[in-house]
Amino acid sequence: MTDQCKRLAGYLRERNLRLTSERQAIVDAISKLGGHFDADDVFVSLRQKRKGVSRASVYRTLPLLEDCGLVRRVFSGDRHEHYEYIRGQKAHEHLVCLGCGKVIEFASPKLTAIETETGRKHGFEVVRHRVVVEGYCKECRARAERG
Amino acid sequence: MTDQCKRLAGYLRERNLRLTSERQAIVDAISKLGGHFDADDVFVSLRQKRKGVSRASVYRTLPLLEDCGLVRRVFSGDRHEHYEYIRGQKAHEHLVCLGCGKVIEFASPKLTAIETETGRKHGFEVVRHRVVVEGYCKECRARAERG
DNA sequence: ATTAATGCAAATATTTTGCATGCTG
DNA sequence: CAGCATGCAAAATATTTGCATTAAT
Repeated sequence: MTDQCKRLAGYLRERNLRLTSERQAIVDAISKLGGHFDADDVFVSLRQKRKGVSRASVYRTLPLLEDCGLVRRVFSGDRHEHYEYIRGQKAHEHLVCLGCGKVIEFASPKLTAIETETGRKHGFEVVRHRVVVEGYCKECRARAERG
Repeated sequence: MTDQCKRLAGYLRERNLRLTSERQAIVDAISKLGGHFDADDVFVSLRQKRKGVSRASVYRTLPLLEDCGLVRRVFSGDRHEHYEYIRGQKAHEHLVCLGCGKVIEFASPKLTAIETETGRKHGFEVVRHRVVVEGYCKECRARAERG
């Protein structure tokens, strides 16, 4: 069993929930999808396997994975939810180009520190944060200037 | 004409778009709604007036208002878009309680500086940023501990 | 055995779009 | 008076839910 599935298994056991083959398949699919994905990406990538998983189960599972820290929800600049797989990497945020949609990740130790501190100041126990910086990338600005 | 409508008017004129009574009504409604709202709030608040505005027009107008800086999209973790009216106040971010949904705003001059600088580093012209810090508020944590 | 989880399909919810008509500039 | 914007209703998109059935513990 992969490490990710073990993590999910532990989470489920604590809550008397069940580690089904579907949930494991979803975790595996997500770890293969890598970076960013949405519910439909997961559904599609599983559909081609011998045993697909229904959309309903994908939607029902993602919140569990978020809860146990295997994925996190990222920017909703779009009209639907996006997630990203967490490989235990450092916290990072997203720079999104309003022109071409390109996404650049950047590390942000300072940001994290400020947010945690701010949370504490207001009596919050901070669980996570989401940051999106929107703007125009070099290429798009150049294109705009050329007309 | 209100200041907000003037702002919209200028934006529209530059682009050869038209300042309709519907667009003005939407701006006025939003400035009355104040803080946070979604498309439906705008639609409902206008429906009770002599001259309502269709949902389609509300949806078509909100992006314009975002573009000209009268509102900004905030994320709420919810499944639909939320906006907030901008009264020319300083940039501020949101602390959202995962337990009760409460939203607390906090100012963040340092955050803003870091983000602008980061954008520049990557060749981005930063237009705006959105930050949500999620966690559990004092009350919700107390409630959880009591059982 | 118990009861959580699944698949399916229908239901919701939200936003977008085509088209005929109205109104702004 | 050209053509952008509107309202309407239908379509598209995204997600949730009821229920009978399957399967994990």
